[in-house]
Amino acid sequence: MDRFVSTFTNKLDAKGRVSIPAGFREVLARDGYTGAEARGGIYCYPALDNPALDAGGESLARKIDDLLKGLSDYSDERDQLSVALYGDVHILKIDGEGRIVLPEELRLHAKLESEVTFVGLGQKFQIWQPEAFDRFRAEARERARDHRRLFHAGSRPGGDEPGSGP
Amino acid sequence: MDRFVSTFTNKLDAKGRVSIPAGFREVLARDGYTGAEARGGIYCYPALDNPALDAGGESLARKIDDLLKGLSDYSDERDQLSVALYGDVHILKIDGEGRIVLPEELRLHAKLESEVTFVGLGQKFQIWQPEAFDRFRAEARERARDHRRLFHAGSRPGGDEPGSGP
DNA sequence: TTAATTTCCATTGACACCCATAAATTCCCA
DNA sequence: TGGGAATTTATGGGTGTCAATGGAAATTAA
Repeated sequence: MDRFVSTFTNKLDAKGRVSIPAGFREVLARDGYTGAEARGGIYCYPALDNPALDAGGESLARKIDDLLKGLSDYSDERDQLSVALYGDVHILKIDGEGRIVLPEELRLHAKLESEVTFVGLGQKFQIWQPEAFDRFRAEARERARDHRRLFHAGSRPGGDEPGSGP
Repeated sequence: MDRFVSTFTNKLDAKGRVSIPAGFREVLARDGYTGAEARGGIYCYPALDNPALDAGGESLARKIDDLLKGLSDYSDERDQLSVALYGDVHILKIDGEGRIVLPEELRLHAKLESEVTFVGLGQKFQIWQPEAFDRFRAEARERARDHRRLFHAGSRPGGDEPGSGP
């Protein structure tokens, strides 16, 4: 496996710890390389548009670097963007049992309580409060359905095929 | 870790001392490097555009040099920039407990009182008065949102994957 | 001496690390 | 192919260590 897929829901204990799904750990070990999750740790920060957290390994960090490379040094604009991109990042270390500790700032942003769901998005993954994610997913499906309808409209006047689409 | 990331808020005591976040010290040790944080010290100077302090290790100093090299010798612009960038630089030594002393000139520029927040910007970090930083960060997030919209506009009509981020 | 640093020590509280348990999955061999 | 044995995951809890902080002692400056 080389990308984050599927969703898993795990418990958040009293210390703010939560197990990272085993499959995700594998991807991280490969990505953040140095053979292990030991080195860099996980990059995790509040998602800009949702009550969720974005997370990933080294490749995600490099992506942020690339974004900033385009801006001239010592510009106010660069400082601002750096604050938004780097300033909110937390480096989460994975303990011996494959868990991370979610700092309060991150827990608050995503309104995390006793359970959290991990959502694989390919190159990165997200962490949601379970019910919030259910709502988000339902909404996303709605939109995907509408989308498909638009695509098929005109080609097949009779409507949709039975079952489901892409 | 090889870049300054995240934000931390520490106390400034009566003697003007403040602990540098452990993670930042690691980066400095690696960067500055002469093996340890002992020799070079930290480069710290008032930020040009904000009531904050810019700080970093050897690589930051070299970056300033490179910037000045680009300008022709004996130009007025070079002199002015040299003064602006070098003139207010303080070299701060890290004591046995990982703390620095912030000189009055720097404290005044950033209006620092009992607490200061360290914010990582990749190759350097900044020191802010906490409330001032909160305001700056809110602004920075706004801008980042706009920025991202510009990047993604046109690339994928349907929008991004769920969530957000770089 | 007095004032202002810098170095040293002491406390505390968070967190990284260790061990233990239970459930689930994979493996293996009859 | 089925049933158990051996791993692996997920989770809970205890504990030692280190970072952050406050203050005293020692050094230097004025």
